[in-house]
This record gives sequence, C-alpha cells and structure tokens, in this order.
Amino acid sequence: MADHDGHRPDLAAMLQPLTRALIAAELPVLARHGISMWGYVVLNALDGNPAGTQGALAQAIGADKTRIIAILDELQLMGLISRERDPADRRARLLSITRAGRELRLAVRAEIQANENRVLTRLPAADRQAFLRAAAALSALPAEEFTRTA
Amino acid sequence: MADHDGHRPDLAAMLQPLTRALIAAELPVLARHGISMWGYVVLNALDGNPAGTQGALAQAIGADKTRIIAILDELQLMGLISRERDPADRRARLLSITRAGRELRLAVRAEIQANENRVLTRLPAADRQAFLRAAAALSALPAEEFTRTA
DNA sequence: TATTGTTATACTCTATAACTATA
DNA sequence: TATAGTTATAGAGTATAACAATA
Repeated sequence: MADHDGHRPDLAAMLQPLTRALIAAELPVLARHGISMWGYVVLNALDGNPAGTQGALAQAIGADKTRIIAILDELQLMGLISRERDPADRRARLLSITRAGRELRLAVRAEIQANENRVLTRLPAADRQAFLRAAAALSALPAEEFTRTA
Repeated sequence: MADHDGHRPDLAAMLQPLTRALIAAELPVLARHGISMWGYVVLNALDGNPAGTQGALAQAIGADKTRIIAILDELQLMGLISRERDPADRRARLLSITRAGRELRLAVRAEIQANENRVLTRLPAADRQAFLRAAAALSALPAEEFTRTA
C-alpha cells in the first residue's frame, strides 16, 4: 500500500504490530491449555526432531541455553516431554516429545491456526496463498541474508 | 510451505523471526545516522501529522506516554523535531518534525527499504507484490480482529 | 582443558505509581 | 477535580558470568 508520495511503510514497521497481534491472540489459547508460549515453541521444535540435546534445541529455536531450562522443567513435570541422560555422554540430556505432548501440540495448533485462517480471510484468496508462501520462504532464509549490505 | 502432514507452521512462528531479522538489519543503518529505532518510529509518525500532542503520538505508535519522553528529548536536542507549548493549553506540547528531521527520515527510509527490497528479490515478483499488499492490509486491521474467537 | 547443563547475577526494556503545572 | 507531561520505582524478560559434572 503506497504512501501519498509513492512510497510504502517499512516492511518491519508493518510486520511488527501484525506479529504482536497474532501472538496476543495465541495467549488465551495457550492459557486454556495450561502451557506457556515458549513451552509451545519447544513442543513444536521437538515434534519430528526427537532425541536432540538441550543445546541443540536452544539453537534451533534461537534461544539462550539458560532460557529453556525452566521451560523444560515445566514440560517434563507436565509429562509433555521426556528428558533422559545420554548413556554415551552422561553430561547431555536427550529430549523427546511424549504422546501427550504431541496431542497437546496438535490441539493448540488447530486452535491457533483456525484463528489465523479466520484473519486471513480478510485477504483475497490469491494474496492469502502468496502471503503464506512468502512468509515461509522469507522465514527460512538464514539471518545473514538480511544484513548483507545492512 | 506445508508440513509433512499437510499442515503449515503457525503464521506467528514464521513472522516473528522474520521481523526480528528485519529489525536487526535496521540497527546498523540507524546507528550510522545517530538515531534510535524508537526515534525513527517517532519521525515516521510525525511526518505528515504535525502539531499533535505527546499523548496523541504515544497512542499512535502504541507506546506508553512515559516511554517516549526520553526519545523526544533526544530528537529535540538533535533538532529533528520541534516541541512547543500549546498557547491554548499550556500543559500540552505540540510536536512537529523539522526539515532536518524529514531529511533524516527519508535518508534512513531509503537505506532500510533498499535492503528490504534486496531481500524481497528472493521471492517471485508476483508473490513479492502480494506479500507487501497483504502485510499492509493485515497491519491495518484493528487489534480486535485478531482476538475475535481467540 | 573443554563441554553440557545449571544456578546466580546484572542488565534492558517496559509498565505502574507518584508528582508538577496547568486547566 | 481532572488532565498533559514528567520523574521515580518496580517488574518481566533476557543476557552474562560463575559453577558442577563429565568428557
């Protein structure tokens, strides 16, 4: 959407409030299921990628290794993940999602995406598909791609 | 981009790292021009909307009124905004962008959007246009639209 | 000596509450 | 008494540094 002078708002300036609003919409869903946002992020990262270490998980979700510890404590206590010492390296702890964790993840995702899809109906169908494609493509780019010229 | 089970990642989960990367790419540009990110946000809000009060500005950019004070102090000291007492209500202070402020804003915006456009070339041209259209349309929605069913 | 995970500490950002000057 | 702006305080979230166990 062009400015009066033919320019557009910065992409970041458009996406930041949008992302904030989407996250705000997730919070009631997550609260209803008794899980935190970071807990949900961890379940998403572990589903399909079991038996990684805590360090690998932290890196995968872009979090500090110290930040995920309390989250893992909680998920383990709720029976949503397993966290076993690696017999081959007794310093490490291998993480995987449990059946209950997977079920919770899928239930939460269904609700979140139902709401997202409702919002997306505000877009023409063609733009909706292109938007999702573009978001996936851009979010898959490595961080260096964004700071090439800076 | 569909999952192995036919599902997609949450929209918020895709947009958050993308937005973070775009903001990270802005920081060196802003630093080179000696301005903070919030300072740039304020200049963007004031350009074309002069003579508003601080409260109105805070609301417009979704910030607390206490949060913008230090930013306005800095912008005023740099000569990028003017901040005059309202003769009709001497409690209020009327804000407007100066010529220098407008020039700085445009210079920063040109650099930021040049980088954004470079990143966007990773998308097919049709998707690129649709993505910008969709981002503008969704970011223009009122916050209530996102939490209808929650 | 290096590494995994943990705990303790400090820092940044933001929100809340209390204050002033005008109305 | 209510409001615009300011200042001071407190809270949440995150990062940094120090530590224990194992390699």
